[in-house]
Amino acid sequence: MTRSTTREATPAPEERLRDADRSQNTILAAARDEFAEYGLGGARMDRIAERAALNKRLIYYYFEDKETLFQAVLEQSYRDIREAEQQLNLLELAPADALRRLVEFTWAYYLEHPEFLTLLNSANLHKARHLQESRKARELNSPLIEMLAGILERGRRDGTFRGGVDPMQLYISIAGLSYFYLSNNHTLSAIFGRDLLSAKARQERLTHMCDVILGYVLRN
Amino acid sequence: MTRSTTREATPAPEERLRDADRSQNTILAAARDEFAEYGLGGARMDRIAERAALNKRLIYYYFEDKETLFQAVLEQSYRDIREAEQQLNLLELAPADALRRLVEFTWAYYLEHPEFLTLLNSANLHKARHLQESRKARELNSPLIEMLAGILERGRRDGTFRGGVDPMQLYISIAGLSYFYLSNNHTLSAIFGRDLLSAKARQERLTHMCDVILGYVLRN
Amino acid sequence: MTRSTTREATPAPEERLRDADRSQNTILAAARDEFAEYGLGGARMDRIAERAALNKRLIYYYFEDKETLFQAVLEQSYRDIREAEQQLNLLELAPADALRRLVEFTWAYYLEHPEFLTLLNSANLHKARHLQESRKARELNSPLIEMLAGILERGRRDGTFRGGVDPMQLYISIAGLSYFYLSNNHTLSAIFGRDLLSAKARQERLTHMCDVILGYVLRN
Amino acid sequence: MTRSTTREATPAPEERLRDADRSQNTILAAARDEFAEYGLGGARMDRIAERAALNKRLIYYYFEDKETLFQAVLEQSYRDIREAEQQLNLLELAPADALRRLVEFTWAYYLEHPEFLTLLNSANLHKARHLQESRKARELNSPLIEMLAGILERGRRDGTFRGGVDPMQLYISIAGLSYFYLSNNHTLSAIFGRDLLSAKARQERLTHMCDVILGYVLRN
DNA sequence: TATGAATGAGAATTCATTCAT
DNA sequence: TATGAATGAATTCTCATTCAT
Repeated sequence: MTRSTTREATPAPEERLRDADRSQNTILAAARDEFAEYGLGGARMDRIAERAALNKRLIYYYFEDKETLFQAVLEQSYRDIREAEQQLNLLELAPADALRRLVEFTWAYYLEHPEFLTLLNSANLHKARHLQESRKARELNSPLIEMLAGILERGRRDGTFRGGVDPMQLYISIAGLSYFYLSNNHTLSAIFGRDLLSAKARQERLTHMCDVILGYVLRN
Repeated sequence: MTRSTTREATPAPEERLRDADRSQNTILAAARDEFAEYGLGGARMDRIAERAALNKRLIYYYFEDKETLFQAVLEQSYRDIREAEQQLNLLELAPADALRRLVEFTWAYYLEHPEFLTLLNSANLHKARHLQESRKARELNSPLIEMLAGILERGRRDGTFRGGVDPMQLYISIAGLSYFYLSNNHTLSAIFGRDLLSAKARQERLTHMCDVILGYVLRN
Repeated sequence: MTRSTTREATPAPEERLRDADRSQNTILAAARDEFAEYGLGGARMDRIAERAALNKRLIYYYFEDKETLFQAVLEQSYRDIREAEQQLNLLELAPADALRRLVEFTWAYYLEHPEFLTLLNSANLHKARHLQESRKARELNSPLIEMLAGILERGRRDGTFRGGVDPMQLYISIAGLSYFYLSNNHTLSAIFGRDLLSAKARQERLTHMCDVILGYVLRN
Repeated sequence: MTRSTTREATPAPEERLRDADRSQNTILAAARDEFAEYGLGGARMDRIAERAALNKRLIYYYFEDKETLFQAVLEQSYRDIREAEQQLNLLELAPADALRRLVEFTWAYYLEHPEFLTLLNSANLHKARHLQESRKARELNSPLIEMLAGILERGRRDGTFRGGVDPMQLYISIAGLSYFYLSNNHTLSAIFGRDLLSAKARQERLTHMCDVILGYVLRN
C-alpha cells in the first residue's frame, strides 16, 4: 500500500465520512445510555457529551436538540429490536416450540437491553409524541405479529392450539409478562424482600411465563 | 364568639390543624397529578404549587423537598391501592371466580388510576430508592399475595386448578398483563394503528387476560 | 415613631410592596441603559443584572424574558417622552415662537436622552414588533400632533404661516432633523472630520434647524 | 486543450482569481443583506454562509472575522452610494432644480437601498468604530458637499437663494428628512395607524420634503 | 480555493430552594 | 400557617471561530 509510505496520509473519502458517522453513532450510544438511566427529563446533555467523550456542541451539530436526539435514540432502539427479531426462525419450529422460543427471546432481550424498557417508559410518559412525529410508526409494527398469527394458525390446524386467539393480544401479553417483572424489578424486589434478578429467580420467572402462555394456548 | 370582636382572628387550634391537614392533602394531590403527568424529573415545584393554589413555600414547609414529596406521594398511592384491595372479598367466591375478579379489579384500578402506573415507573427509574428509604417496604407487600395463595390452594384442592402455581409469580403476571398494555398504550396504539383504549378494545383486552390467566390455572 | 423603637421593624405593607416596585424599576433603568448602549441583540442579561445590582433570576421573575423586558423599556421610554411633552405649553406662545420652541425641545430631549434614539433604532430593526404587540401603539400617538395642528392653524389665520402644511409631516421633519444628526453623529463626525457635538456645533445645528422649519412655514 | 487530458484540472490562474472574486462578492452581498436585516449584533455567520451558498470557513478565509466583514460591507455601501451620487449631474441644472433633484435622489436611494439605513444605524450603535479604523473616513466625505456649496453659491448669486446657508447642515438636513421617515417607518406607521410606505404616502412625503428644503432656501 | 467536523466561551433561561416577614 | 421576593447553581442551547484535509 502506498499509504503506509507517506507521512501524512489523506484518508480515503469513505474513511473521512466515517468520522462523522462514528461521531454520530458514539453520541447515539451515549445518549441511549443516559436516557435509559435517567429518562428523558433527567438526562443531561453534558453527561451525554462526557459519555461520548465528544464536544457537547457536536451533539447539537448532528442532532437538532434534546428531543430530536431522544427520538433518534428511540428509532435506533426499535431498529435494533426488530433486527434481533429477524434472527428468530420461528417458522421452522413446531407451534408450541415456536411460542416458547418467542417467550424466551422476549425475556432475554429485555434482560440484555434494559435500556429498551426505560426508553419505552420515557416515550410513553411523553405520550409517544416522538413516535408520532416519526413517520415510521407503522414500520415499527413488528413482523412478529404476522409470524405469530401464522404460528397460531398452524397450531390450530394441527389440533394442538385452541382457536380464537388474537395474535396482537398474545404478543402484548408475552411482552407484558417480562416487561412488568423487569421494569419494576426494584419495587417488586423491595416489596417481596428478595432479589428477583438472581439466577434462580430468573429461571423460575421464565418457566412460569412459558407455562402461562402455553397453558393458555394449548388445547386441553 | 370572641372571634367576631377581634380584627385579625386567630383560628382555634383544632381549626388551624384542620387547615394544615387540608393544605397538606391538597399539596399531595397536586403533586400526585404533577408527578404522574411529568415523572419525577419533569415535575415542577412551581406547577405543583399552582395546581394546589397554594404558595410554593408551603410545600417546603410541609415536605422537606421534592424527593421527600415524591416519596410521600408514592406512599399515599400504595396506601390507596391497598385500601381498594381490602374491598375485594375474594374469599367468598369460587376459586375461578375469585381469580377472574382479581384480574378485573387490577385492570379497572389501573384504568381509573393511571397515575399509579406512572408513579411506579418513576419510582423504578430511580431504582425504587424512595421505597427503600421508606421503612414501609414490607408493609406494602400486598395482603393479596396471601389471599391469592389461599385461592390457589382451594382450587387445587377442589380439583379445578392445577398445582404448583407460585402465587407471587401469578400476582406479577396478572399485574403485568394490564400494566404493559396501559402504560405503553401510546406506543402500542401508534404501532398497531388503532385506539387501544376504545370501549371495544378495552373489553377485548379484559376478556383476553381472563382467558390467559384461567387458561393457565385451570386443570384440563 | 414607634418603628424607631423596635429592633426588627416590620415594614408597612406599602413599603414592602415598594420593594418589588423598586426592584422592577431598577431593572427597567438598567435594561434601558444596556439596550441603549448595545441594542436589543447586543444587550446581555448578565450585564443588566449587574447594572441593577440584582440577581439575574429576578429579571425573569418580573419580566418574562429579554423580549418582554425590551418591550417594557420601550413603553417606559415612550411614557417618559410624552410626559416631557406635557410640560411644553405651546398654546400660550405666538405660532412662530411655538414652532421654535418645539424644535428646541426635540433637540434638547434627544440630546439629554440619547437612549431614546437607540431604542427607537432597535425597535425598528425588529420591525417595531414590540410596539404592535403592545396594545398601546395608538396611545403613544403624541398629543403634540394635535397641538401642532392648532399652531399651524393659528399661524395661517393670523397670516404669518403658509397654508397646506400637514402636521404629521412637519412633526416627522422636526424630529428627523435632530434625529439624523444625533443618531449618526459618530459617522458624520468622522466623515466631516470635526466634532459635531461641540457646544459651537450644537448651537449651529439648532439655529439651522429653526431656520429650516420656520423658513418653510413662514409666509413671505 | 490540455485541461481535457488531466484528471483533476487545475483552473488557469486568472480563472481562479475570478472565482475568488466572485466568492468574495457573493459573501459581501450575503453579509450586507444579513447585517441589514439583523444588525451587526444579530447577524449570524452561519446565515451569511447559507445566503451565499458557500462554506462558512470561506468567509474567514477572505474576511478576518465578523467585525472585519462588517467593515467591508460598510465600505462597499459607501462606495455604492458615492458611485450613485456621481451619476447626479446637478451642475447642469438651475439651482432650485438641482436642490429638488438632490432631495429626490436621496429619498429614492434610501427607498431602494433600505440596507444602507440599517447599516448606518449599526455602525453608529458601535460608535462608528469600523469607520475610524478604516483610513478611508475622509475619502467618504461626499463630493456632494462641494457640489451643494456650488449650487448654493450659484443660487445666491442669481438672487434666488438666501445667503448664509451652510452646505453641510443642509446636506444633513436633506438626508435626515428622508432617513427618519424611512428608518423608523415601522414605529411611525404603528403610531399614526396608517401605512407610511403606500404609494400615496410616499408621494406626499417627497412633496413635503421638497417644500421644506426649498421653502427654507428660496429667498422670499 | 474549498469544506465538513469540531470546539470553547458564553448566553438565555430554568429550577429547586431559601429569606424575611 | 402563609407568602412574595430573592438567589445560586445548573441546563439547554448558541455563536464565532478553528482544525484538518
